[in-house]
Amino acid sequence: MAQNSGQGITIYDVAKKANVSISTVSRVFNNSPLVSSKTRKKVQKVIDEMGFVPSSIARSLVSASSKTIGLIVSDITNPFFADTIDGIESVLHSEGFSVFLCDTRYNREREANYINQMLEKRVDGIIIFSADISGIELLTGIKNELPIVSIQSAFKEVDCVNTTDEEGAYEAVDFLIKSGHRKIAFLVYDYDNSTITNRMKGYLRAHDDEGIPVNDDYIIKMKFNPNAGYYMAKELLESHPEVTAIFAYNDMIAIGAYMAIYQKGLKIPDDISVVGYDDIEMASIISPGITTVSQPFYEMGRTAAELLLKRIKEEDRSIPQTILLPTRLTVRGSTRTLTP
Amino acid sequence: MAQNSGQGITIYDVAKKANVSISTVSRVFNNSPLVSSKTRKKVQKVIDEMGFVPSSIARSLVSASSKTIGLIVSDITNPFFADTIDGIESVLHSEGFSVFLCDTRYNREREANYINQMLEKRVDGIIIFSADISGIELLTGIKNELPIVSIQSAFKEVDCVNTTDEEGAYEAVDFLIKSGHRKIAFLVYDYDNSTITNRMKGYLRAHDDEGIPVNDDYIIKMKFNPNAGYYMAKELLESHPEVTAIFAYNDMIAIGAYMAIYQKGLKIPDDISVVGYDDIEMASIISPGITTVSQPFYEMGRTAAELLLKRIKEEDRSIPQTILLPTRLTVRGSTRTLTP
DNA sequence: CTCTTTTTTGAAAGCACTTTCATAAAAATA
DNA sequence: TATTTTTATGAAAGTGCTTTCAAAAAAGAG
Repeated sequence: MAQNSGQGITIYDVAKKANVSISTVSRVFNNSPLVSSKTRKKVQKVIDEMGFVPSSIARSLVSASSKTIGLIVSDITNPFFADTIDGIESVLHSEGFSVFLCDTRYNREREANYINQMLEKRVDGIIIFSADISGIELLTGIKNELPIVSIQSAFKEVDCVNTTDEEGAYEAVDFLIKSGHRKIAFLVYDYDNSTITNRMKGYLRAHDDEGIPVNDDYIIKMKFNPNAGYYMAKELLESHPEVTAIFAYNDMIAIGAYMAIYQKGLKIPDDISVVGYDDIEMASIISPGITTVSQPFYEMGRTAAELLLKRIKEEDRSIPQTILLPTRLTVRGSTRTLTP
Repeated sequence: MAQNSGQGITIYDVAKKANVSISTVSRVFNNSPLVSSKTRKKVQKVIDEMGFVPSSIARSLVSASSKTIGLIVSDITNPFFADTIDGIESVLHSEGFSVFLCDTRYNREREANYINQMLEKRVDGIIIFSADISGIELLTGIKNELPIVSIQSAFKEVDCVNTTDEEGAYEAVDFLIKSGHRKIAFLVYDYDNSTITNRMKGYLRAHDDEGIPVNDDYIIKMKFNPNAGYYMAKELLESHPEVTAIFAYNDMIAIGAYMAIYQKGLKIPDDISVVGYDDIEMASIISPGITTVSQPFYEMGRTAAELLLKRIKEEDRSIPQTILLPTRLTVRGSTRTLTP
């Protein structure tokens, strides 16, 4: 028989051809030890010949587990997203789970709709990445029924995997201060979430600890857009050319700042130092490499998936926990020591 | 009763509570006209009260259709990907289909694994976006069983949705030539697929038609990496400073070129003109805006989804067709007319 | 107020599997 | 060789729904 997609071929067809019962066929592709090796070989041969692929739909129905988890993100094209999903999948896959991926594009209607789809698909759990409040609100109603893990947002209602945002920002700004910088700008999205709040705290505390006053004019905010960094840096360079260093909320902003700085004819780090956050791939590729706070994206994914799996398997519904993963300052060519 | 996730509640529970048969419950949430409005109201009330969500698993099993299509992409973080998936979903969603999204990250093992998952999940069809050969090879074996549509790659075995790559490149380069440019570089990935081949053809033919000899040194190739544009432009500016215009294979490369040009202290378009391809969001945001070949990404998604749905519904297994979508040159600030 | 016709409802079979429980076959023991 | 124990196999029930078909209820016709 020619190999085909296996669509339409059932366990009955295989059983009939192999001259065994469907129970035996089921046991074969489930690797049950309750089959003699002789029978196993015979059945496997028929399975291969017919190109039989067991229907996960039927399997899910009887096992009452879809072996699928839902993954909700607000923007798939986020550069670090891929690493995190890699981490999530590496864990899930080894346990035979697959991922139903949903990109809400910051759209509430889509989000609600996706969550409904997940419910219908009977996902075994949900991971939400960089959720804003609405996501959690929507999910809160179903919380006690379905394990949920949130990455990079602090909600006490569900398990969270976060990084040490305040410390990361503190370390970055402290590094600049210790390098002699005193006029340090902070370029950040004009948005309200725990990540932004925490990095802001780090920026302020670093100044505080070193006894350096913060100039509010150096904190530039702009609503999220893909080139916000460019605009914020442009504004800053025009209004406050005395600034010697920029701390960007993330690497995308830092890259935007590069553009503005170069366009103005200035050099990095000679004229101005730049520090980013995230350590996306581009940060090491670009020239000069961005000094940045490295986040363990892959690890975040792994940790979230492991946490979720634990909840799913152990039916553990105890109080939500938060896991904090450390960041690390990676120094590259975009910063220099200021000798007065 | 408190609202909950609906997990665990079955059609039987609803039927019992509403004092009707399960057939009636089924009819209610399937919007069948075979229910009196009185009964419908009564049942719907119970459904809402109990928070019942019908299991798509059970529904798929009996309807022999998962109402799901698989979407295979090689890199989720591709900026234009989001628009295309938007287009795909806009069509699919209105027909009640959902999308099982797979990012192969250019990894064959993952790809094979995902395809197997799709087979198990009994997807009703597959859309592959920017596939390389291996994808098609893997799918060819199952082709006659499962509708497949490929976006942005030419394969005669399956339905394709492509854009006029050669014409797009031709138009872009012709525009530069007509603007007085003679020394036009082409920055492109060192990779072999139909898109690259076609844009190269357009670049060459534009020169040909205008009687301008092509200088092979102006064609810079580099293996794919996120900042290839920067490196290629840097190399070009050093070895061939006489070049007056750059035609970039895509906008990401163009943006990389911007960086190299700025870093060198040159101005766009005063010292050098830049043309991109794709018209990603960043192209209009960046300064100066990139003159680029706009691709109808949303339309590509819509078209592919419609084609697939047609195949699925009509059981139409006639010979594969290719749909060509037009591109359009969008002129922005990155190019200027050269007056000799 | 009957008898048809139409509308609404429910019983039951089926979808492709897993799993339990009973039984048959094989192996081990007496 | 007979008996017990172990291992391998199959029959059947169950998973949550859809859909067909028959029956009951309602509506319309005479």
